Amino acid sequence: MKNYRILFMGTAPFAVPSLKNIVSSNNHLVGVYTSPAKKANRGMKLSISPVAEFAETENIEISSPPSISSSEELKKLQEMNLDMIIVVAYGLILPEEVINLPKLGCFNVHASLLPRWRGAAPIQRAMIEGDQTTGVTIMKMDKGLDTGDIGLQKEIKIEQQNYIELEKELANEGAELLINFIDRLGGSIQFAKQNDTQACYAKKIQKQEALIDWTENAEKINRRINAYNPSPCAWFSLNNKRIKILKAEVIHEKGEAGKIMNEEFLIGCGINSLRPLLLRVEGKQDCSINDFLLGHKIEVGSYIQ
RNA sequence: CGCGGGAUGGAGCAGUCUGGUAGCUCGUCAGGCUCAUAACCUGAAGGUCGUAGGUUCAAAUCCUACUCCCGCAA
Repeated sequence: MKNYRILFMGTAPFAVPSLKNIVSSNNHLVGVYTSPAKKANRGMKLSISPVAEFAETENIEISSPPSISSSEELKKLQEMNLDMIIVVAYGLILPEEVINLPKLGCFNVHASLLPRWRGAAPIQRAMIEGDQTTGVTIMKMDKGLDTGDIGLQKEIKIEQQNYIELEKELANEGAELLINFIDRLGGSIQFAKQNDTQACYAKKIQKQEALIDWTENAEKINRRINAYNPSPCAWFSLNNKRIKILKAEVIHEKGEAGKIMNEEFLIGCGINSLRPLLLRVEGKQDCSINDFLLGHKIEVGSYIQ
């Protein structure tokens, strides 16, 4: 068993299992870096990152510099005498000085099978494009964006999961793989260069794209519904109300894009049709299609937008 | 103090502006019709109208405070 001096950098929920595993390993966790608390959400209350939340319960020291490229921050990092930095969904780009600072380097847990889906939203993009599988990758960071050499990789099947479920699965697998990686580093771990010709980029999810485009293939709309749940959630508007679709099913029936085909609320798409199963009307709680239809009159034959 | 919507039998909604018997579509239960049914007919049970105050002869409805949920925005 090795005993490395590790600094952890992470922010999103995806990072929490990895941190958890490091905490319960034999390694020495020097500290945790996470994005600063910011005013967010309804009421603009100050909220801290999921990583910070977990670190607090474990009484781990947290540092939240708005930037890590200042000479002050660099000095602090130097004084930590680090073997490695583990970066998981941190949100800040590490400058080259930091990447080269730890003795063994900086390692990143990324939620895709690199070189596919480099970048910000790898899980959602894999879901939306209909990939059969995705996975997690542990890589040695270099100055590029998710371009580092691959240490370990594990494949996960994409089936009917929504984003939260798939993220959780990937986060847990990633955390396990990370510990495995740290244990075997300097031994059986072989690094492999990424094949840049196979690379593609997962651009950040924009709120705008969550508005359903009914001219798309129903299959793809359904994948978007799963990928955008729980945030920002695929939606359309009806009677000036925003209605989010949390779950739906594809029905293999031809329909006109955006047309309400029957009283079961089957909606026509570019190819085939879609039937919402779980909805959330603006201002209301989630509600199943059956409950929704009891209280809402829908006009068969009318068009959504 | 970012802006806005909501809370009404088990479910989804209307009623609130303009105060005056608690309503609709379902569900549940009982009975009927039927070879039979998730269909149809008849009947019944089930609500302190989010909480706490206030105004009034009278409050789901008007006023005040609070709790929980949601949409936008960041």
